[in-house]
Amino acid sequence: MRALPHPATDDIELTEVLRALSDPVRLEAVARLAAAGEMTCGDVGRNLGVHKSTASHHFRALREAGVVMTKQDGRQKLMSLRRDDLDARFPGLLDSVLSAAHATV
Amino acid sequence: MRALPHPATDDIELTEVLRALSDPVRLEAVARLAAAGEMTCGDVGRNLGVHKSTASHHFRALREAGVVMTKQDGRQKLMSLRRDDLDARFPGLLDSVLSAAHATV
DNA sequence: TTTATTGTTTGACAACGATCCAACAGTGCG
DNA sequence: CGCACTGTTGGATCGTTGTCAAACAATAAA
Repeated sequence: MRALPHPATDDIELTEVLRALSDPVRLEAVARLAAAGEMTCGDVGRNLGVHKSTASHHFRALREAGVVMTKQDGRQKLMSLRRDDLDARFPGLLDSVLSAAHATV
Repeated sequence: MRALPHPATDDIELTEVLRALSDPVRLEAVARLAAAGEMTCGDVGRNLGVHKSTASHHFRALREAGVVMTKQDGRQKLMSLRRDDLDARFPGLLDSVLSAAHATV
């Protein structure tokens, strides 16, 4: 149950968040997370049609940017959106991105 | 007075907008554009401390993503934000990004 | 027409990123 | 303990990106 490095709320950088969300695979993953609440890494790999190592890489990018939280749960890991932290740091940003993502699908 | 390629409003892609805004130089340029209304390419180069060819490159990225409009004005070019187009396509997105950019400065 | 100004293009270079595969590591189950 | 499952890490590859410098193009002014 090693502690994974999540940036503190105040350390979340806007450009890194935008960058993390600017990849289609990651944006889709975030949209699904927003709808589903929590997902495993493998779920994303299967649903988005990428190799599990690619999914792992994307989740690291999202985690390091401060977009998602990772919680160990038995032998798998559950990813969840850091909604409150993002809302606190950048009010309205996540919502507008998510609704924009819905609009384009 | 050659017509520069600007994507139609409906063709603006969310991931490309986010990607365009995820570079610190471009985000700063957009924030200044939002405040100043219009700027020349050279203004940005001088204000942001990058070579003019770099500024030109960044403006192309912003233009191709649909974030800015370029208008020829004599021997210089005026860049302006496509606020209305962006608001129409992704409501609230630009505002939340801009206020987030202000918050972090 | 010559000169000065303003951007663009091209080349070069270093850094990064997305992807897959293969090997590894941690965890729970029998 | 050994096996199955889940995710991470490292290597390899291929493309993209940010940057500058230098050459070029377009335009206005003298």
